[in-house]
Amino acid sequence: MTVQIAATYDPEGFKDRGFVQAITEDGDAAGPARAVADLEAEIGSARAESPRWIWPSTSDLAPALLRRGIRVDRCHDLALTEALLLAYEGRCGEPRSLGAAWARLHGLAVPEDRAEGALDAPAENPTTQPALFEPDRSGLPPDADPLRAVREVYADQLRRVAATAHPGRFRLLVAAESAAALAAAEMAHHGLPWRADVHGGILEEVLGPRPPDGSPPREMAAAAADLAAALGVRTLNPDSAPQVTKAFADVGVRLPSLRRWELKEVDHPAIPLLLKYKELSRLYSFNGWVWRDTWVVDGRFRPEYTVGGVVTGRWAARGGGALQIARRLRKAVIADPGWMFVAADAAQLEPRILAALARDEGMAEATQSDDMYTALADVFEGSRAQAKIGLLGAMYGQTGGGAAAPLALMRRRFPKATALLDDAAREGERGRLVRSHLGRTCPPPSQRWQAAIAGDAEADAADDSNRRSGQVARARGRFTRNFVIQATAAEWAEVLLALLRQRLRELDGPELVFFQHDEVLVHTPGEHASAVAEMIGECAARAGRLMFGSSPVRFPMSVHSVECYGDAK
DNA sequence: GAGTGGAGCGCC
DNA sequence: AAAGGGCGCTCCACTC
Repeated sequence: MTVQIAATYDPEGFKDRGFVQAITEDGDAAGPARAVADLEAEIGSARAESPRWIWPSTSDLAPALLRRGIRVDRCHDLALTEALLLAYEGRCGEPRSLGAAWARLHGLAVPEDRAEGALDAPAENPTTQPALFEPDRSGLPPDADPLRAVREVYADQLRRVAATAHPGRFRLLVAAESAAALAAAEMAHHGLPWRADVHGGILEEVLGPRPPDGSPPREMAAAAADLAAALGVRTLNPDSAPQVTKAFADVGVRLPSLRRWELKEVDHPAIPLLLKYKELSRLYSFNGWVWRDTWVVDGRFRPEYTVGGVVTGRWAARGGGALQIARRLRKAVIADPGWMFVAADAAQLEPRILAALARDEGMAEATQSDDMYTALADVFEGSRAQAKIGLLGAMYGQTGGGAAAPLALMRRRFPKATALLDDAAREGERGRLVRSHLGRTCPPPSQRWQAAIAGDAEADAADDSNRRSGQVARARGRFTRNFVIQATAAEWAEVLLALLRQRLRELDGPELVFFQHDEVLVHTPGEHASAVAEMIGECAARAGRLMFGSSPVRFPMSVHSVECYGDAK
């Protein structure tokens, strides 16, 4: 049986001091409570028995452990679990810290969660010394018995998990989320290999040389000047929507908006120049030299990931826009000498998730193919593109225009899948909560929704009010419709990540360095690349079985072993 | 001048 | 082909 150990820093805040205690699988004390002078060392020394650590928050503990070379196998993250349970219970957004959970349990005043600060530069510079004294983050009052709080909250969480509709599934969710938190800390610790010189080369090629004074680079300035000339104005700030709109109006062109897809519809010689400027300006401001110098340190890009940071269970990332790395910059992601990347992404994850959730036989059949859309082209009048529109449109709640025909086909040919989505949308429109397969639960409707549904509480004309409340309700429906798919896809990916993280320990060297919703990047000594690739495929299949049992739905991974991430797709 | 909200983009 | 889900980030415009 797995040994379980409760562990927590000293809430009085003396760095490194802490408490540990063996606990039973029900959360009862199974050994003496011990105060330890160096909690991190204590955790490191227990490595051999591979315990499950029951602790307040992985994101508070794991970075410090990793800096000292300590990796743990598994944990139960009380804060992440509390957040999952609160959402399940319809109390999304209430404070989730150990202290908050403990206060709720005892009917005491619940402390707010400590706010996450903004991130302006890499947070974990390995060379900086940790502070000697850090404010406690558990939210426990100083006079509380921290181990007792851990035990009580853990036991309470086990009871609440058991009370869910599908306790086995929820346990898998808790395990995956906790493991994901460990993986996230490891990725932040390793960093994504990033060649600043290659990045600089891309910038120079596209933007021109870096101006010494931080002024706009040559190509960007030229695009702005060309645009102004084409519109017959002396100066123009292309970043100013009012200025651009007015300049076009003055030459007789009314722009519906400045969105790219709408601009592309407009026939005027200045439009391509504006689009060119927008493209260059995006690269410059988002991933330009300033970004590189801020975020790439010692050949690594180190963002900070927030597990469960998105309501659907996707990860969020703070700092550097880690989950929006422009494709063109992936050329700068180059493995260390002798190392490789194994890049794997789940092919068409969301429609496969839909097929499994809805137990739709027709769609399940199509998942046997590595390219579902091609497999379904026959259904959609021979068009792969139409198949994609039909499936994505159904999952996103698209209604109008060219999606109508493929959506109608979708409805006729895959009634079970369509019904599942329509049910989720209807629940949302009525203000009810929907859940993922494992039990992650969407937030309740916004105040705005409540107000809109209340309707005549507003002073507006009745017609206007009804129309608006209809819009708000449908928006909520689109959200819940998509939630069941996106949230289930996200948990499938977390299960995969948890499994892969464990499997990788069989090898010496491979490290998880990036994870983006349905895609994972392993940095590995070259000789292990093929073994890693094989593991990923096995873990994907096992993730499907853990989530959906004997479902026939396949979850193939597209796996590439490359030296440069830019070559992966 | 600091903070906020919207527009827009790019990632999934 | 039209414009539908989730984010983070940057810019501008606006407010105080």
